Amino acid sequence: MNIENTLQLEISKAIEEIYGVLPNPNLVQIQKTKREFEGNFTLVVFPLLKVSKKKPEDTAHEIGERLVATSQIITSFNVVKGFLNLTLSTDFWCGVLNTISNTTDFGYAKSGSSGKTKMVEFSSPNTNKPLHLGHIRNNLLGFSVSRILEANGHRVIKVNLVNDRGIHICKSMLAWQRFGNGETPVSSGKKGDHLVGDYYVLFDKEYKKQIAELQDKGMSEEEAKVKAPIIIEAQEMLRKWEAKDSEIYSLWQTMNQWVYAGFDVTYSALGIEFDKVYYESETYILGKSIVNEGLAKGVFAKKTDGSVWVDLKDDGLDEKLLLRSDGTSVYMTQDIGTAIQRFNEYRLDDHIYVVGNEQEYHFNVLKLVMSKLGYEWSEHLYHLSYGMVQLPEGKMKSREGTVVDADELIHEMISTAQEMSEELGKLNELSAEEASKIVETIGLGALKYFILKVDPKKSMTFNPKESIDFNGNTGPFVQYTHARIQSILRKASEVGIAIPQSIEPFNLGDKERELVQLVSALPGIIKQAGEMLSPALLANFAHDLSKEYNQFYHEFSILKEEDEKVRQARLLISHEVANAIRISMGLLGIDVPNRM
RNA sequence: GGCCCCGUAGUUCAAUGGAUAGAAUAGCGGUUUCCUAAACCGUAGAUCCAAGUUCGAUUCUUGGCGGGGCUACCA
Repeated sequence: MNIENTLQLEISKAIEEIYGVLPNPNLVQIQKTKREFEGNFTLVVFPLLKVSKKKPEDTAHEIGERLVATSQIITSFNVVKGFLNLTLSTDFWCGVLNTISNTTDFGYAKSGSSGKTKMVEFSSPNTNKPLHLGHIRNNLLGFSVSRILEANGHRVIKVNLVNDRGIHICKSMLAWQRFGNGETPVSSGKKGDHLVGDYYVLFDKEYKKQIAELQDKGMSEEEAKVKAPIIIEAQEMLRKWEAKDSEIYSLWQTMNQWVYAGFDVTYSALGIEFDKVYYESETYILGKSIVNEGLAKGVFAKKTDGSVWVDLKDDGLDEKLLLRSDGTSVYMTQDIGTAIQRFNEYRLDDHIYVVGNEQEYHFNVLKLVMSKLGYEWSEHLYHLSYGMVQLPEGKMKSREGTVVDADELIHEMISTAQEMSEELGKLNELSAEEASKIVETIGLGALKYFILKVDPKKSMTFNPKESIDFNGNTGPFVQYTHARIQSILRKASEVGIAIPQSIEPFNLGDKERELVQLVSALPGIIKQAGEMLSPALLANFAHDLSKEYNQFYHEFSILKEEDEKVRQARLLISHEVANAIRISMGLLGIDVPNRM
């Protein structure tokens, strides 16, 4: 059941009857009627003037009159300029409400019904430092998009490709060897990823110091950066690692384990999980054989020093390195290899990479290379390119310590939720366990909503000084609306009023109809969010619906309504609004409490 | 320099080419003998500039101006 489609058909039919031409469907533009006009849906008639060959107002009137005469569901219309506003019967809206109420998993496509398998790669952290706000955006987006795709009937595989090797990890390892005195997460009480991150910062400090010293001795900055003893040592360590030197290898394993334990805590706090975790140390070899394939096909070219390149100048890009002159692989080599492996192994229909927009170039190249190699699925590689999270002063930089740490932020959000709840006296009747669960839900809800309500492709600003709001267009606002409805439903059952499964047709009020109409739009929103890979649409939906419900709540009584028919309808509407809130927030990875 | 993205109230965000550009927050003024005031109501406030396409442009095109990113034998 899709109301817009039904209307589209009826309108097209009416137009054919009046003007003798069946209009192209994209000329029949239906939208929700704006608040200030009377009606439920609006037909924009301008595009139809070619067919009617009449003035906008006349066309609108003709179509409106025909619709009212022939349609079962359209009861009246009005015309404002070129806009035909249609009002649907309250019986129809009651029917919509009943259908929603009796649909299991309302809004969801049947699980697996699309027959498509989509892989979503996200998170992809480095193991040399803890997660920060940028990672939070990545994780929340990846997780939410995965859920949305599942709700659209796709099979989704969530994967994390951990960058567990490379010079940056060696930097942390080296600093730990030199300055660590055997410190461990247990001995220091620090979370493993933070411990390792601290040594990464230490390395950088020492590195900078050595550069400065060399410059004092008259060396240029460029040269000093290359010749500082500590960086040379780090590079030596990487060579040893690649040669599987046992001491280095086991240190690497130990420190990575610390980091993973730390990441697990953060992921679990965010409510995020993966179906599969890949490690670069295991995948970085992949793709090398493809290079030979590309050379044979003449897609790639070898330079005299032995390095392999692909020339993309004809495609508006540059030359890109695929294999170093010493035969070792680079980032691109690996992504080529893993893509092929994954498409083969899982028979993917789509592969979505949730990666910041700073890597747009990389993914353009990847797609082009795959296409040149003749993989027809190259069109099905998507880069969900999201904007950076910026601070008021600009970009976050780990090495300079200007990052907003993920764990700290999560902790802060929860403790703010705690303070506010106490201040408002919300937790008085609850057990400590219940209270802490609710406080956590609210704190995380505020954080997740704050991030996800913004269009992914836009960069966003986070001001640490102005803490994330709990009032207004926020997660807690939506959560509160849900809790409020649950409270009513609880009270109803306490006094023995059952929530009806369906209602008898009656004359719905404007606010009631509006709520039904909003809820009925949810399946379409889920579909659109899936197509656009945009959780923000669901956040907006949840907010609009909550706003509308709160107005309704203030204006009308529900339990105290004396007309039983009306009371039943309002209860059912409330129930379905709560349900729609729970579903839309759930797709954002946000829980909604039953009381707060 | 080249390429890509972005510019909307003081601030943070909305608006498949459609009506009088929506919210939130901050500001000002209100609402609690009544189902949760983390709520509700009122008030004031914005499309960077200039051309073009269109019945109609925040949206599309071009040119400016401003911000960010990429342009590594790093990942």
